[in-house]
Formats: sequence, structure tokens, C-alpha cells
Amino acid sequence: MHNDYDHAIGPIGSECCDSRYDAQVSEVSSPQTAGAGAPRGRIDKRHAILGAAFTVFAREGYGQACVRVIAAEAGVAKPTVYNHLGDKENLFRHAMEAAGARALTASLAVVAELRAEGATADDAAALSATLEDVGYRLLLCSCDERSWALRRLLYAEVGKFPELLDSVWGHGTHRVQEALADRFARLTLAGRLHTADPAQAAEQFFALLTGPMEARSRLGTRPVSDAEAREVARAAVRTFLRAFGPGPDETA
Amino acid sequence: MHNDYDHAIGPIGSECCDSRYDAQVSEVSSPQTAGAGAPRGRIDKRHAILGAAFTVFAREGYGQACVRVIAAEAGVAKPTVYNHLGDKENLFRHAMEAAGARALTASLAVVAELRAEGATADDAAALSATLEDVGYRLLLCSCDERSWALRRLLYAEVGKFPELLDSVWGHGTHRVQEALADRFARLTLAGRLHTADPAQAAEQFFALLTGPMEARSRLGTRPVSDAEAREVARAAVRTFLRAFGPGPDETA
DNA sequence: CCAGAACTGAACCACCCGGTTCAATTCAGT
DNA sequence: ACTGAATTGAACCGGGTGGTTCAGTTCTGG
Repeated sequence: MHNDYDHAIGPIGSECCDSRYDAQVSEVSSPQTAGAGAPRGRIDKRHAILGAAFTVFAREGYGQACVRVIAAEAGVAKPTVYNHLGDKENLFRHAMEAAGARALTASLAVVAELRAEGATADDAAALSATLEDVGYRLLLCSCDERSWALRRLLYAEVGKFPELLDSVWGHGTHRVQEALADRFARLTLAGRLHTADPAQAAEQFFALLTGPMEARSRLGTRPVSDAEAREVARAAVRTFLRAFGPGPDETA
Repeated sequence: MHNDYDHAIGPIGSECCDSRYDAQVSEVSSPQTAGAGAPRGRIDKRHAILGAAFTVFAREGYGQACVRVIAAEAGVAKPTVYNHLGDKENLFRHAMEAAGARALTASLAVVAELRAEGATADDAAALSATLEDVGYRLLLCSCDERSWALRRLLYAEVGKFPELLDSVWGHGTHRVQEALADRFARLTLAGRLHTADPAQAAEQFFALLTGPMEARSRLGTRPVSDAEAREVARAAVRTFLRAFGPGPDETA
């Protein structure tokens, strides 16, 4: 009868669902009957479902994951899942988009820090330290378990869900690299960097960070130590600054 | 009754299967009844099955792919598939390993070219051109459709098949980067490069190549033009040489 | 306090998949 | 030409899946 779900039937107050469920989706409950028999509220079932869906999809893959398990993980009956999101495909899409948005905001926050810190220090050593710190925190974001799971699922199902490439991945990396390129451009104008093409520099900075990490963390299946992450960030920044740091202005 | 397949029952001459089926697995046939009614021979059914399995797995993912389709794609009856490889999991494993071996040999051949060409030219421009060419060809390998499919499947099923990480991916990238590091070490000894840590330099060289390509080719779903691949290789080599090329020997 | 919406649990359905069995057929080695 | 192995097609089985239905319960808004 009804074809378009997502907020067509309007099961709960789901139209205002722009509020990203921040950390864990299983404990925030409407401030009534708090701590009583019912462990969770009524209005955030949707968040619980999306979170559980991502967890299960990440653990078992889209094809192998079954909705019953997702419902169980969310502490919810199976019809409730279908009532909220109507379809396994839609469920997957929304779970991925939510996870992507969360990962994006984390990375953007790190790059935003570069704006703040980068303005304070002035000498070359300070710039190097700042870049290293930003790189390290960017690596922490990128090496988060949920982040790896997101990338794996994206890789896996890009054939069946091509639109997720844009809505989850493309926009994200583009915006992060754009913000990075903005900072590099300003640093170049200030004479502290020599990036003829800031966008390309940002692209390569990102590659120098995440590329080595992919191998070292075994595609995200092995937790990477803080020391190793810092070492990768240090190496990346060293190479980056040798190539783009202050020096001969041979802007090709 | 029987638990260990693969060459336990010995259906055909499969023990000698170390010969990698080179290009396409669907046309080589024993030199008899060539071109007649039966389109393929009898002895290379296994290759056909493995090739078809990889094709179907790449197209639909491990979970969604069903053996019937694989058998159809291979032009073979379903029991034949089970007779040869016994299990969907084993089928997947072997298809992945075969594809991984093929991709590895291609990349290794490219790096081997660096050994030959790198010895001839002497000036800096020639080194740059050689590195660009090697990078470009490495990118071509890495951007091959089957290569992307292999990486996607690896990413996707690394949770269910952790051993594939080593047998398909780890060994491959390690060997390529090792070969690259060897070349860099020799070039450093010859005074034409300054790589304090050749392994790390190779790691970053690889990252500068493949990282930007990941975004530009949309995770391998969009064919990348030769011009763009060449541009990425050029940019990577330029950055790499600025960082590690002849200049101040500030080996940290 | 009550009407109505959301939620639950369980059963149910049709479908498809992995894997097996089997008789009939085709091929390879000699 | 003949024997035995490989292959085929088709049917079959058990089980799990996506998705629905429904009666009954729990909560929410007013």
C-alpha cells in the first residue's frame, strides 16, 4: 500500500530526526520513568534501531545480517523495525548515513582545531608540531572501529548501493579535504607553506596519513597503538613539510 | 564423509594447479574438438569455476552470491562446483587467492621494470620520468577492475575470512613495497635519493599513488582516464622527490 | 482518565539458498 | 570398442530469511 517510508507514515516524532544521536543510543530516555522497569524511552527507538543495525551490519555484513538479530540487538520487536524503516535496504541506507554523519563531524572538528592552533604559533617547529597533532587526531578518527566498519561496508556494498558513495563517503572526505585545503591555502599566503595547489596538497596529506595506516592496522582488524599512530603522523608530516614546507618557491 | 576437499578426492588433475590460469579462463581448451560442439575442454573446468566464482562474488558480494549463478557463469552444473571445491567458503577462498596471485604478479612485474630502467638513465630528470612511469603502471595495476573487486571483497569479508588478509593482501603489498624499498635503498646508496628509511619511503610512495586514486575512481566504480592516472602519478612523484630527492641530506 | 497510537510476541508465508542424491550421459585412456 | 571416471540435470531437503498479520498490551497526549 505505502511505498515511501522513512517519514511518510509518521510513526513517532521522526521528522525532527536531524539530531544526531551522539554517543550511545541505548541509555538516553525521556525524563520520565527513569530507572524504572522500562529500561529505555519510547521516542528514541529509532536511534536504537539505527545504532543496532549499524553494529550488526558491521559485524556480519549486509548480506549475512538478518533483521531479527538487528531487532534483538536494539531490544525491539521485529515489526517495530519494519514499522520505522520499512525495508532492509532502507534500514541499511539510514544506518550508513547516520554513521557517516557522525564520523564526518568528528573529522571536521579536528580540522577546525587546526584553524585555532595554527594561528597561535609562529615558528617552523610549532607548525610541524601542530600539523603532527592534527594528523594524529585525524588518524584517531579514521582508525576508530566504527569508522573502519563504515569503510568496509561501503567498500563491500558499493555495487548494490552506489548512492551511498556520495551521501556517506564522497561528501565526507571532500569536505574534510576542502577544509584542510583552506587551511593550507592560508598558510601558503602567510608564507609558511608552499602549496601551489592546496587541494592536491590536502589530498596527499590525507593519503600520507591514511595510506600507511591501512596496512598497519590490517584493514582495521587489529587495534593500532597510539605510539604507532603518532609515528605514522610524524612521518607523514615530515614528508609533507619536506615537500611543501618553507624553502625554494619552485611553484610548478 | 570427506572433510578436506581441494585436492583430497582428486577429481581431475588438480594437484598440479600451481599454474596460474593467465588471462581468461574460458577459452583455453585441450587441443581436441577445438571449435566443435563442446566449447570448452574437460580439464580446465576448475579454472572456469574459479574465474566465474570471482566474477560473481565481485558483482554480488559473498553473501548475496549463490552457487547456482556461479555454476551457470562457469557453464557447469552445480554438483560439479561442489565436487571440485566442496564448499562455498572454500570456493571463495580459492577464488580470492587465485585473483590475488594474479594481481601480485602484475604489480611485481612493474616494480621489476624499475630495476631495469633505473639503471640506464643518470640525470635527475630521467629518474623523475622513470619513477613517474613506474608509478603510472602501478596505478594501472591497482585500478584494474578485478583489482578493485579483489580489494572490495577483501574489505568486505575480512571479518569472516581473516586468513585472507595474509594470503591475499598482506603478502602481496608487502612484497611489492619490499621490492620498491630495495630499489630506493640502492638509489640512496648511489646518491640519487635520500631515503633514511627506504621501507617507509616505499610505504609513502605507495600511499601517494593509491590514496588519491581511491577518491578519484570512486572506490573503483568509475573508470579512471589514463590522463588522470598520469596526473596522479606525476603529482605523487613530484611530492616524493621534493621530500626524498637529491638535496639537503638532513637524515633524521 | 481515556482514546488512540505505538509496541510486542508469536505465528505465519513464500521464497531461496547451500548442499546432497541419483540415474543417465559423456568423455578419456587404452 | 570398452571400462571407469567425470559430468549433467533435475529433483529433493532442511533451514533460514525478508516481510506480514494480528490480537493483546503498554504507553502518551490531552
